[in-house]
Amino acid sequence: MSKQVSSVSDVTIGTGSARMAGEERRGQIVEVAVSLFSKKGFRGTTTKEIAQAAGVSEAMVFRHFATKEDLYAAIIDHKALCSGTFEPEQAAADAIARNDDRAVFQSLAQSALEYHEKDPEFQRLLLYSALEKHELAEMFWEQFVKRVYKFLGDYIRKRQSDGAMIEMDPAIIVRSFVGMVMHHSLNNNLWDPGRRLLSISNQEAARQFTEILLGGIYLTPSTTRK
Amino acid sequence: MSKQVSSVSDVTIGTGSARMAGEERRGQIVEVAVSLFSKKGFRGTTTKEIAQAAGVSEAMVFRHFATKEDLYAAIIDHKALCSGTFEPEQAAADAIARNDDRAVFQSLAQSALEYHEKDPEFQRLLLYSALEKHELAEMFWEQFVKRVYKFLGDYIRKRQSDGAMIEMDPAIIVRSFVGMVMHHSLNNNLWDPGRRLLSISNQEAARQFTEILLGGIYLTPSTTRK
DNA sequence: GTCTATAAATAGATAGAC
DNA sequence: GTCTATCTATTTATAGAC
Repeated sequence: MSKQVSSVSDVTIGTGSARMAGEERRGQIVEVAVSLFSKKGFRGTTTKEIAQAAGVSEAMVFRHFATKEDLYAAIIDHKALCSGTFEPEQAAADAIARNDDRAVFQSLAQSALEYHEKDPEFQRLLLYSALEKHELAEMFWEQFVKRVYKFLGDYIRKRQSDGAMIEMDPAIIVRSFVGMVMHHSLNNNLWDPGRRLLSISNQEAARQFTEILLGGIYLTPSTTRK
Repeated sequence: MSKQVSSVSDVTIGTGSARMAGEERRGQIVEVAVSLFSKKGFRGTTTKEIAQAAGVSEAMVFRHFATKEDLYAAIIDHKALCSGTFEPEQAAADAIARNDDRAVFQSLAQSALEYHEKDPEFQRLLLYSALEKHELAEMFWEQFVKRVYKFLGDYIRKRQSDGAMIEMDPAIIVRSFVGMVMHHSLNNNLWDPGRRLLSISNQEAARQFTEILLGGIYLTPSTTRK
């Protein structure tokens, strides 16, 4: 314990204590890498920075991961397993059972907004990987986005045949709603973190987006909604 | 003309002919840089690549731009001036004069979608600069995004006081609509260029987003729209 | 104006001591 | 398991010839 562990400017992250077990250290390096990659992208992050932030030498990083790319692959596993993945089916299950359309969309929107608010790193990481064409983006799209379109599209189809929703390609409807929600999330996390243009709670945002999707904003002469 | 102009693998861009005038060469380098930065980001692009793609030596790049950062600044000017900037007020002017709500939103959506389809580089460049916190993102937000919220928000406020639209924070409405449109554009350009999840013309997309925004998708017992 | 050559700094990756 | 030291390739940037 006589050796100094954290380096120059005390940027150590996590439980960076001396002499961890292999697996523990490995996991810590991955977490540090996630954080840095999400801040500056894959190309913008150096292995030296990762090592410093994890409180180990650069050589240790390369002991656990043969190349920088391998580190990226490990991140994918890490995020896929460890991170409390957002489960849309689960978030809306209750409301779907009751055919409560408002609750379906509102609960989905709110839980998505909260998920990204709690872990903004993930959204940045996804964006970087889409721009840099890393595997993570494709994997996310295949395993998550497609699922949402299928799941929510099916529900909409059902409600259309119930005569509760207008006839329109369910994919368009999903894209519209996901667009409202994700664009709002992106604004909060990336473009306007100070909420200068629109400051609103996640719950209220989810409510209003749902309101618009279901009822629209138009007040025709014959229609006096609300 | 005896000297070979384009380098190794013929990646020259634009009118890369030998011995251009200073200003012309400068402009060409900027255009090449825009293209590369939008593909791989600022950090992911090397000055050597820029030089090669422009068909000049690296030294020439540094003759025109003292540092790589200066190149970025030049891009901002270039995009701000040269690029046929998207003018929302103009795109919707006609429809606004007639209080034709459908046309207002539809023309805005369609021209935005077309703008980004024609010049997908710009959207990527913006995203990269937002992630990398370059000045371009802030400038875009200050000079464009705020303007859209003001402009479209004002129109919505007017229509609300006409009794044509429901009472709801105009900023939320703008965010919803911009969300649908920009998320769709982002899907087309970044996430799903193959249009696997949703293949639809810009005109049709603009029409449907407008439909949803104005009328919603819900078919209440008392309301038989369409 | 343009090039080749090269300096200076920094990147990823390895060797070998403890 | 961890470190220091080092290697090699790449990257930004400059000098000087044509």
